[in-house]
Order: sequence, then structure tokens, then C-alpha cells
Amino acid sequence: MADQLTKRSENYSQWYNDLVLKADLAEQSAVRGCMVIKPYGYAIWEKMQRILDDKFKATGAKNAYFPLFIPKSFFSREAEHVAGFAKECAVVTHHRLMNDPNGNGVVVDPEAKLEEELIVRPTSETIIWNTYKNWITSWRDLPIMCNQWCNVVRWEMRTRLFLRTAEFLWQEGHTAHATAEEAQEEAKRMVHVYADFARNYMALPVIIGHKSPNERFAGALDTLTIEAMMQDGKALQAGTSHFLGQNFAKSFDVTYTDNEGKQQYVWATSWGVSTRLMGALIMAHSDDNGLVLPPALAPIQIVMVPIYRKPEEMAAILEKMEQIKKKLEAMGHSVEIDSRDNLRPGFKFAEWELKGVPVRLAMGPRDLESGTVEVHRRDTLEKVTMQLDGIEEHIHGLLDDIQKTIYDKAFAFRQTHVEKCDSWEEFKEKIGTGKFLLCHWDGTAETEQAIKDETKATIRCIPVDSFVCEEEGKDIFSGKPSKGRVVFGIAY
RNA sequence: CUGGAUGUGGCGCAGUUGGUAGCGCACCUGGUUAGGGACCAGGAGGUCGAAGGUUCAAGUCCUUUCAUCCAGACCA
Repeated sequence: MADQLTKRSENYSQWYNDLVLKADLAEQSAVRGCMVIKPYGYAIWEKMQRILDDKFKATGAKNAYFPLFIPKSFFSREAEHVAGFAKECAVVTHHRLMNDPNGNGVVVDPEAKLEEELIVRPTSETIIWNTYKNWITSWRDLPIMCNQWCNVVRWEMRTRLFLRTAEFLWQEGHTAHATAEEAQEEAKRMVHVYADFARNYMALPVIIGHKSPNERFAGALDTLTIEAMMQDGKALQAGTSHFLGQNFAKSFDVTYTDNEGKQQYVWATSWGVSTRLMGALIMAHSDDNGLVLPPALAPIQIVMVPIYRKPEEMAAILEKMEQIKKKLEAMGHSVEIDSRDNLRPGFKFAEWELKGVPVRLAMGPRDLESGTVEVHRRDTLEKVTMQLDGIEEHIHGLLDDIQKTIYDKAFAFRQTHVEKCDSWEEFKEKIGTGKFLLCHWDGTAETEQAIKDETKATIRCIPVDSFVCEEEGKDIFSGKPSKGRVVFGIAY
């Protein structure tokens, strides 16, 4: 009996959850709101990490590591920042356990109360800026560009595998610059690094843009974002890069002496992407047969399934497969031969499809005789029988083609789900149907909030590289003058 | 925190008017199978989220509590 996924149309959330579980990516942990990332899921994350890390280093950033615990007092320094995170912080108050005098197991030792509570980092701006203070004295020390790969904790009320867990893995870059221009340039550069990664590796068309003041990172002067559209038409913020101005420098008193001998506050940026990217990957490309992984991120790019009756057949097929595998690996591809002999081919086909492996090769006695192999591509589910001769080159090209096809499909989907809208009535009707709407906005937080209250829609971004529309118009809600259109959507 | 629901072998579920647990999948053994999620036979595994109560007897009734899920508010 086929172990089918819930159809997408019925309940997208349920479908997504089933997908994550059944594709063996992750599961809910026994710890509230946390997630266990399983080896196959983690392999995807590792691949993402490796690619991103190389890109960061190419911009001059260096990896570092800062503490998990942040003294509570650090949070009181930057008012806006604490307001943004205060409601979702885990706090360490004690440092010791003891046996319960009443015999009820182990309890917290009341004697071991911390003088000052420690906050489990929800993000590291505060502790990093407290550290940067000691690293920066002269203009010659700048810029400083550090990135750290770590976990952070945000005590969310409702959690969702990969998209919003209490603890998640991410990368956070924190840079310090001598001038505002340089910092703004850095923030801009990093959002483009993210967009490039999303588009070329995740096969995810994203919109680059500025966040509206309401949606900005707590403590930022400007937040740049990449916004992706999922298959249900909802928006997912996939990465952000912030221009923090001098807010943190002033809060933590980080100054340098410029080349004229004057004391100046430094300018800051921070940028990050998280395991949420995996959620984006899953929701953007998967179908009812399971995951569809872009070859650039698939832990296994090619799987080979032998079909046989007798041991001699199996030996002969496996030998052929090993030859192909070697050649493919020499070309830089990851290959797996599924030689498990307790499972039938049909079962293996279904299982590897569920896991999203881009290309599957099947070879049986018939192929052995005719010198052929069956090539199946995950994205279109097409199957062709081909001559073995030159098969490696064909697969090499096929992987590129799959990568492109997945992107094109997601791109076409988004293009048909974005439209201009100039009537409030129309807006209310269409926004819930899984679309991004390009609308005029008067630039005020009040209007944005009013629209959100009434429709749940938020300004996903003020686009800068696609859907840019800087024409005069009237705000869709208030009717006040507007200088251009922004992207509205319902977000995850 | 508000509203709704659910907690029974690893997973998904059933359990009638209370009479101390059953099914499917998965698992183990043996055999037959193998080009789209195999079949037969045998086998192992739970004391029903937790605590308390009613009763001769509780998965089933009552009270309390905890946890999870869904929808809100919040968020990457």
C-alpha cells in the first residue's frame, strides 16, 4: 500500500509537515518547540553552509564565535532592540541542581541563583558589539567583518518544522565600518550574495527589496530582504541584511579615531540566513511524490537501482553501476547505489522520489543485454531508456537542465501569481488567494498597520531589482499620494 | 495567553451499555518473489499521558494536572 502524502490542495501546512517527516529530514523533538534534524536533512544544510561560507569569505568576512549566553544588562542598552526580542527570550537564572529534600527527584538549588540572569542569544548583536568595543580604536582597525555559524533561541508561541522552531541554526554576520556609505554598501552586497545563492543554488526566484519600517529588524535603520513565494502563494522571508547605522555603536560606546584624530562612532551591519531556507526549499519545489531537490543542493544527486532475480545478475549489474558511479564521481557528482536486497525496485523508486534525488538510474537484466539504462528525472518524472555509451556526459548535462527547469518552474509560478492592484475591494478579494499584489502605498506605518489588521497582509518589501515600479499613484487604502508600488503578501 | 481538538506497542488507529487490551503499517525468522510501494507462514513488542477518586472490577465514569496538534496574537 502506497504511503501517500496528503494532497497539497487539502491542507498545505499538513502536507508540508508530512513531507518533512516522511522524507526523513527532521522531526519534532521532545523538547518544546525544538526540532531534531536528521542526517539526510542535515546533509542539505551542510551543503548550503559550505556554499554560503565560501561566498562570505570571498567578500572578506571571517568566521568567529561568540558566547551563547548574554548578560541581561546588555539587552537594556539598545531600547528598540530589546523591545523586538524581549517577549521571546529564554533566560538562565540558576546554575545548579540538587536532590529534592522531599524526595521528588531533582530540583533547582535556590542557593544557586545567578547574580545577573543570562539570556540565551536570540541574536548576537549585543554581545558582539560589547566585544567589538575592545577591538576597535583606530580607523586602521576597520572594517571588521565577522560571521558566526551557530544556534539561536527564540521562544516562539507556535512552531513549525524548519520555518519557526524555538531553537534554530543560522549564520549571522556582523560588520563594523568607518562610514555610513561603506556600511550601506556592505548591507547591499550581502543581500545580493543571498539572492544569488537563492536563485542559483536553491532554484528559488526571490525578490530583493527594502523592508518597510514596521517590518524592519529591531534596531535597524534599513533592512534588506529576499522574499520568496511558496507554492501556496504565501511569502517567506528567506534572508535579511541590515544597515544598523550607529545605534549599536552608540549603545555600546564603540568609537574609533579617524585619520584626522577625531573620535567617531562606527557604522554597523548584520546579515543572516537560517535553517528556514530548508523550509523554503521544501515548500517551493516539492510535489505530491515528495521532495524535489535542486541538483546543486541535493546530498545525493544520482541514485542507481539495480533490478535482478538471480545473484549472478545482481553481480553483473552492480559491476556496471560501479563503473558509471566512478566516472560520475570523477565529474564531481554524488552517487548512491541502492543495493539493498530486501526491498523491491518499486519501493526504492518511491522512496528516492520522496527524498527528492534529482536523477535515478535503473538497470535490469534487459538493460544488461541491450547495453542500456533507464534514466528518470525527479522534476518532470520523465523516464527514458538510453544507451550506456556516453551516459555520464548525458547525466552531467541533465543535472544542469534539472536545476534550470526547477528554477524556471518556480519563476513561472511566481510570475503568474504577482499582479498589480489598484482597488481596495479587489485587494481584499485577491490577497487571500495566494498572490503577491503590487500596490501603491503612502509610506506611512499607520496605513500599513491598518491593512494588516484588516487583511493579514504585510508589505513584503519595497522591491529594488524585480517588480520595481516607481510611478506616481494613490495609496490603495488611504488614497494619499504614493511614489511607487510595493509588494504585499500574506507571510509565513 | 484565547478558542477548538487529541493523548492507547516505533507510526497510524479501534476499543460498544465499565468485566484487567486489539487492528493496519513497520520490526524479527524462514521461504517464495523482484522493470513502480510483494506474498505466505511463524514471532517479538503496550497496561492505555500523569496523579487522585468512584467501583468487586476503570482504556472506558468523575476531578485535577501535563503534553501535543489546529486556528488566532507574535516572529527569521
